[in-house]
Amino acid sequence: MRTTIKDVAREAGVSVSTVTYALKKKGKITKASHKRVWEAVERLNYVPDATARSLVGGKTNSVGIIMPPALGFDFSDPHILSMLAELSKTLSHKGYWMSLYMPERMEDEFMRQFLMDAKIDGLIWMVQRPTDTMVRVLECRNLPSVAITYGKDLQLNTSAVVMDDGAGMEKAVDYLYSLGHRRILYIARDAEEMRDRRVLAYLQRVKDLGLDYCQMISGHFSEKITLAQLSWFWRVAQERPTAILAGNDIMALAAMKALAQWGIRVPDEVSVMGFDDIPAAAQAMPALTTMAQPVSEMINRACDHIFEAMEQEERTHALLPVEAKLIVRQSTAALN
Amino acid sequence: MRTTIKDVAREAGVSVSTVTYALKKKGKITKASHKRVWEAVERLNYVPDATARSLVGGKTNSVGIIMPPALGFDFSDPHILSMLAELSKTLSHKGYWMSLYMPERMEDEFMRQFLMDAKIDGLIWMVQRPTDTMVRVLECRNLPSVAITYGKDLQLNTSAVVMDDGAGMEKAVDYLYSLGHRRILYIARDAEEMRDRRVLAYLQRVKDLGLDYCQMISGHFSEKITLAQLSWFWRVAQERPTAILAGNDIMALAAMKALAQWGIRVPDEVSVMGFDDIPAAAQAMPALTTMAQPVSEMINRACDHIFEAMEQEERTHALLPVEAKLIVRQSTAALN
DNA sequence: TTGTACGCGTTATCAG
DNA sequence: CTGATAACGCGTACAA
Repeated sequence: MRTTIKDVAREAGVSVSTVTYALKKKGKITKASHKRVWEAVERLNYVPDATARSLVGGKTNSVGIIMPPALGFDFSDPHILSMLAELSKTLSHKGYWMSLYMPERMEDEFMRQFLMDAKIDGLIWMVQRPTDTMVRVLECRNLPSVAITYGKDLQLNTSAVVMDDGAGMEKAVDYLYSLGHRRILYIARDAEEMRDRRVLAYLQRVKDLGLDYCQMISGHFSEKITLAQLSWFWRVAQERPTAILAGNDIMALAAMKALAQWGIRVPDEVSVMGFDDIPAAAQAMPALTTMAQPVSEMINRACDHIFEAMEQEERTHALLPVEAKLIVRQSTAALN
Repeated sequence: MRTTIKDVAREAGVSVSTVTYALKKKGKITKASHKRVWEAVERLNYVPDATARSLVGGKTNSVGIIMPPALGFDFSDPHILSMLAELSKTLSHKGYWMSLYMPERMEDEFMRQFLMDAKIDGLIWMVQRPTDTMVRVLECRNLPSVAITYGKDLQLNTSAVVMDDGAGMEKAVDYLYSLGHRRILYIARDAEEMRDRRVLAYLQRVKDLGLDYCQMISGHFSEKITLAQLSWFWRVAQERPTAILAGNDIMALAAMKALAQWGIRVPDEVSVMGFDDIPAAAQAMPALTTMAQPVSEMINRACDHIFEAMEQEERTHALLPVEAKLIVRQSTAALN
């Protein structure tokens, strides 16, 4: 049996409400009562029950995070861990704890239980698109939520911080174009190329700019495969590119490594550019030009929105766009 | 105002207990009542309040995880993320959620609030050594806890899964010795070498084996620094090692890279061995021999212990040792 | 089979 | 200043 506030009251010879006042330092009580209460608390090792406080207070002081394995992020990306750390920090600074759920799959059944059972005041989704079923549970509980997503679709069923990586990739193409590059090889992330907004943006932009060189290989998120594919391409290609643009930094770095092995100088002979701005990008030799995901900004906007929403009774759906930022480093240069 | 069980009862024209029975499928109620209840639930979008259920049930169905930045692990280690994923999975399979707290610093004040306020039934620490202050809070709440730690110290104030990485490093030295190596260079993780159990184990074991070659450089957890330090060592060393043993895989892989650049063949000319068994170790060329941290085992033992402890009223302190496992791959060979 | 009433541990309101 | 007492929403004996 845990010691309750009643035990403390009895021990201190006062009433429960006096104990509450003494602990919360609200109301005015005599020094004597105050002291006796605190002594009793010490003696009995009293710690208030969090669940009971939540029940009466009407809030749990925690925020749920749903982060499934199939993100838009690479799962091996060290970003994710620092995102979690940053989330934890931001939340706890506002007095909230983090209830993290990493479902094994994306199916509704996996998440419904969590959404129903979790003692949370709000939710941050890292899922591509919250399903209507899930959103309904939140509505029943009147819980605010915000998704951190990619793309540019209007999310109608929830608030969302949305990074338009398609637009980011277009910026990347434009940047290389502005350096004079007209033959840009694209390294796609995986086999589902035609559903990858980054790929689509490359294709679109290359077309818009009227370039007739439009070549693509698939790196499958992997350094090894990128290496193999690139060396195959280099052998068979009729015209070699003057710039390589990769769907993420991992593959861009792999490409740089391959070029280095072949004695091709970056950026003098070939420019290389990535996407994400992982830590390794800045440390590479030469340092990798890339499009940075504004991770901190995304998290902060999501948290701010949730903080605000949790204060209000009515739910509104906000769209919070953020942009990928061009980070110019040493791996790209003007074509001479 | 949220819809409560009373609303459902009124809507269905039955009493609250009938509603509970219908929802929990316990007790026996008529088909008719059952149906009416469920219809009311649907109509009103009723979701039971998690906090209230916790209060009456006496359990929160969640487990706290404290994972501070200064772990024994590398923070950039992708292991950590998969550990979290595995924790989430294991916990949710048993019907528990994960309350993750990543305090910015290790000080008590940072964690006390969490320990007091978190709605959890048990706690898993990733901290090196829970402080007495913290343990006291847990005792007041009568919460079971288990720490996941390194070293071989008996933890007296809490249960602990403990991996003796010192013993693991001794095994590593022994293995290289058994291959005939007598000159083993050690790459330490950071400047605080003399407090690093892995380093100490190397020194001790080398001494025990009566080897007079005992050389060490400091890689500071970093590929770049390892490279620099190693190339410096290679130039100035009077006697070069026949084997390199690193305090973690990152640095071992960096060493392999350096050797490759210098045209030194691994393992024919020099054996290289790491510690941790990060994913990249298996993918390296040649694949890296290393001591694996039995991460899954550590997590499973911690979870099992917590699951068991949460069932019982009395708290006991168990010591759950696990061993690092030798993973022989291609980067080590017998000295010829 | 169903309804009533109490308890879970707190906080908040309102007398005293 | 302090003490009863009513919520908070649900589960569950116990009674009907």
